[in-house]
Amino acid sequence: MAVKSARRRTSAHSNGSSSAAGVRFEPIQQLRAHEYVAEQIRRHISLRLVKPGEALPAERELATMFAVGRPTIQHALRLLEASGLVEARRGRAGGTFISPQDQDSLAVDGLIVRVMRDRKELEDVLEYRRLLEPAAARVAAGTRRTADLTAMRRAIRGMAAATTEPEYMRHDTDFHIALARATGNSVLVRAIEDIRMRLNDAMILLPESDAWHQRITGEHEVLLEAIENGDGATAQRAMEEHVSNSEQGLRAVLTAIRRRGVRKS
Amino acid sequence: MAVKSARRRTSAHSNGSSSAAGVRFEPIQQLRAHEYVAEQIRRHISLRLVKPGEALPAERELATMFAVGRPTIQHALRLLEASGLVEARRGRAGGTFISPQDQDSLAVDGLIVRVMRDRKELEDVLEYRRLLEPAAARVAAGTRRTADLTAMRRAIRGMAAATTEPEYMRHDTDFHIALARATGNSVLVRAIEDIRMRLNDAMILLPESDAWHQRITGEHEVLLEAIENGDGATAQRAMEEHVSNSEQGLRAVLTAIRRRGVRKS
DNA sequence: ATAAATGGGCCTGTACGAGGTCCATTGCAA
DNA sequence: TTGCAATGGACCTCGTACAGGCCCATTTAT
Repeated sequence: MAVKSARRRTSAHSNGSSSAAGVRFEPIQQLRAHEYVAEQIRRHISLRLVKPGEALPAERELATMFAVGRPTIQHALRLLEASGLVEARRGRAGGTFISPQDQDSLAVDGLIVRVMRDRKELEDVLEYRRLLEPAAARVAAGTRRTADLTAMRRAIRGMAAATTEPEYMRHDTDFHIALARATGNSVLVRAIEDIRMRLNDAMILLPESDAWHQRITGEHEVLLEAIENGDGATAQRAMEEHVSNSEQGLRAVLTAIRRRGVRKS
Repeated sequence: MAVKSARRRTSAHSNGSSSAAGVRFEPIQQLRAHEYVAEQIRRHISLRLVKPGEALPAERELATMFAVGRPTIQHALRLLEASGLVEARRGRAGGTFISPQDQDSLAVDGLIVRVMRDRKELEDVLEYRRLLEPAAARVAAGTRRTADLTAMRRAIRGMAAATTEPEYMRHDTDFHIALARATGNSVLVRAIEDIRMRLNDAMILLPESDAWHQRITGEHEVLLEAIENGDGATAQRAMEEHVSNSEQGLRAVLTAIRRRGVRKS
């Protein structure tokens, strides 16, 4: 009874400081296995590493990948299902499918609210990105391996072949993550993944435009070429340009939203 | 067994490659409660937040602070006792006392093991820092407010007045965080806080040296001046220099460790 | 001496989660 | 059509970790 809740809450010290040293320790806070699993999967979904409509690996397989029991996976999936993120289908061709992302107008208004609420943080992330990603591109030019170039090329091809906006975004993200991986620096990879995640909401609001897409794809190609050539300086400059452009796009979205306010559908 | 959930250390790579989607997940790994507690206490001892000869809070008190049961605390303390880090004394004035002697060979040996285990991550963090902090310094030069300058100045004074190594380190950290705050960018602040935390273990291993301290303090002063003058380029260069220097120190520690290996005392 | 505070054990109930089994469902192949 | 295979869904059981008691042994202050 109440054992569990006591375990998770980060509550109340009520320190008496009776002991010799003024030593302070924080209550430990353990994520349960299914919470951790749910968090990981949620992250993959929000990064579009699994497309809406696609299925996650089978439960038994996930259990193996995470090295946990199947009930744990099921519990995690039930959490995601409750949030409407995934749907389970049984049968031979069954699986746990990513829900078609609430791309509909209803959800977009929710997005706008969220983006506006996090406006300051978004600005901060953009600045952080402006500082970090060009530098990472420079590093990548010196450390990339063939597999990295392949992954980046595949992402570019994916963007060119993309027919839907989320699909395009997913490959865009893939490109940046592949670039990050090319640095061989896992801390950078996590940082850039994090940036993409936080930018995700706002990027969905970007207007679709073939001209825009072609521009971005072109910039990616320049980046890829510089990195392939091991030309760090060019790669850095190209990334500065690229980041600056997409930042302008996002900023335009922000001011547009601001001007018109949040409308009900 | 003993798998619960992971909070630390998600090492990024290692493929699984199996299911329909190219989705990859990493096995989760969970610290047991007593391991976590032991780690925390060990850290406090390493940081000299409890000095040798002093006693830790009573077991029952620790149990309250960590929000765990007493057996867990006892288990953790038994681990530390086995490492010779602490000694337990019973009786009215009893307690768990920090072993007086060579913290430099016991606690530090534990540290060395940890630092070596996380060597790759440490290298990655250093690179990340090299990319990020100079850029942050440049930004700070353009955004700093008087309060930020005051905080940085106070940190420098604290370093000059520090009599113990951990105290010095604490003010060093304070300086970098104050600088990060001066950017007005909360994402940058979190990132730099994170860097300091991850570098902490390794920094403890830096040899104490007045010359070293004076050099660092001097570099901080140059940084402060450039930022006060709003001279971003100089601030960036100064930070590059500063980061590069401390990186050299850390690298020297790493190679020194590597050469001599981990010795028993 | 007595009392108080400490670490050292021990016992018990409980929650979590691994691993297995047995379904119900569904689509693919024979 | 008729299996059959692969899936999610539900359960059961066992082992482990751990909280929260309790009592004991030890030491010192009163």
